[in-house]
Amino acid sequence: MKRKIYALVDCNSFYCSCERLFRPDLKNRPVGVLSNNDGCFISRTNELKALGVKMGAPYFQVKDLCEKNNVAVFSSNFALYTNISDRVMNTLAKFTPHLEVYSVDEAFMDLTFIASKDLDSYAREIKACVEREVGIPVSIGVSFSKTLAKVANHLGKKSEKAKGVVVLTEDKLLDIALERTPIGDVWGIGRARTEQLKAMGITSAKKLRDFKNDRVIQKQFTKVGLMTKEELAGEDRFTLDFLYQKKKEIMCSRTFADSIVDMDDMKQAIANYITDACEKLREQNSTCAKLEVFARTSPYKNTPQDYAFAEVKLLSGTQDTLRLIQVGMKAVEKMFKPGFEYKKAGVRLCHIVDERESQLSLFEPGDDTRSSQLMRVVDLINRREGDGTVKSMACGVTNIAFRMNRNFKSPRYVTGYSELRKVN
DNA sequence: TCTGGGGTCCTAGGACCC
DNA sequence: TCTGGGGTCCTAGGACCC
Repeated sequence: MKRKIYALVDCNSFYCSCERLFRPDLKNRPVGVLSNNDGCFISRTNELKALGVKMGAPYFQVKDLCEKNNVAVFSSNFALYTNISDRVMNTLAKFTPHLEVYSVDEAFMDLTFIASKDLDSYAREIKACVEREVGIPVSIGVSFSKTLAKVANHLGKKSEKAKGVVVLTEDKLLDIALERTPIGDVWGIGRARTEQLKAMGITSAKKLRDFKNDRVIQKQFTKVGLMTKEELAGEDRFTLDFLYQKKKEIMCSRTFADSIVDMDDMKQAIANYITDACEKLREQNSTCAKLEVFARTSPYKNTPQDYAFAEVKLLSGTQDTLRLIQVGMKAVEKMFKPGFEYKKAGVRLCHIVDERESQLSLFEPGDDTRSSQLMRVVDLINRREGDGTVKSMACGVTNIAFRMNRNFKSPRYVTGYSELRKVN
C-alpha cells in the first residue's frame, strides 16, 4: 500500500497578514495584533519578532519599543479573520478531496494521490494560488504523517532557500530535519513533556524517533506520546478526520475592561455568555445537560484572590437560552462572593449530545415545541439583524459582558459580507 | 491603568454492578 | 495474616494545541 502523504498549510502571521491585506502600505512595516482588551500580542510579523517581541507579550510592557520602531498595532478583529480564513480554506479545497481545517489558519491536506516527484511543484502551485486569490502568504510542509508535515512546515518558515515549501520524503533529508528539530518544537510536546524528555537525554525529534523502548514512552507520555513517536518514524497515526465534528464542550468567557464587584452586574455578564454559548449549541443542533459558571479575580493584581465556580446538572438536555439563564442565575448566586474584584468570568456548556438523542426526564420538563420555535425565531432575527437584537432581559442593555478596550481596531472591511453569508 | 479565548484528549481513581 | 475480581461509567485534573 502506498504511504500516506500529508501537507500542512499554515498562514504566515495570519492575523497580521489579514490586516495587511487592506493596508498595502504596511508591507514592510512590523505589524502586531493584540488579544481582547488589547492585552497581549497574539500575532506578530517577522519584522516584529525581529524586534524581540514575544508571543503573548503584554502590550504595556513593550509599548515604548513599538512606538519607537513604528510598529502598526491592531486590536483583534475576529470577524475579519474568520472571513479571510474561509476564503483560504475554500481555495485549498480545490486541490484535494480530503481537507481537514485544523484551526483558523491551518489545514491538513491529503496529497497521497500526487506522484512523489511532483509534490514540490504541486505544493508551490497551492501556495501561489492562495496568495493570488486571497492575498495571504502561506507556508507548506509535506511528509508521511501530520507530525512530520508540521516539522517540514516549521523548516519552510525558517529557511530562506525553501521559499515557503519543504517536502520531506527522503530518508536522508528526514534525518537531518529531525536532528535539527529541538524536542520542544515537536507537535504535541509541550513544556512539561520537554523537560521530562530532556531529563531522559532526548533533546531532538530524531532522538525521540530512535528511542528504543516504546513501553517507557507510553508509560510516561501516554498513548498519544507513543503515537507522536511513531508519527516521527513516518507512520500515519493521527489520521485525517475530514468530517465536521460537533463540539463536545462550548465555552464563552471574557476578561472585563473594568472589574465586576456587584452580583447583579455578574448576573448580567453571565446571562450574555449563556446566550452566546446557547446560540452555538443550537447552530450544531445539540443540547447540553450541564452548565458550569465561573469567575476569577486578576492574578496579576495585588488584591484578594478568588476563583468562584458553580455547576448545574440538568436531568434533561436543553438548548433553551431562557431555561439556562434561569438556572445560571441561581448558580451565580451560589458562587458569587462580595468583596472580590472579578476580572474575568464565563460559562461552559457540557454533556453535549445531538438534539435527537437528548435525554428526556420524567421529573424535569424538556424543551417543548414552543420553546424550540421561539429559539429558532430569535436565532433567525439575530442572524439577520445582528447579534443581540433580540435577547433576554437578564442580559441588560448596557453591555457589561462584552465591553472591551479596543483602541486599535481596523475598520469593518468585510463584516457585512460575512453576516450575509450566515443567513443562507 | 495594562497579561486572550477558545478547544481536545488522556489517565487515574471512585462508584457501582454482577 | 490475609480484604475477590472484573467490568463499566463518570469525573477531576493534567497536558497540549492554536
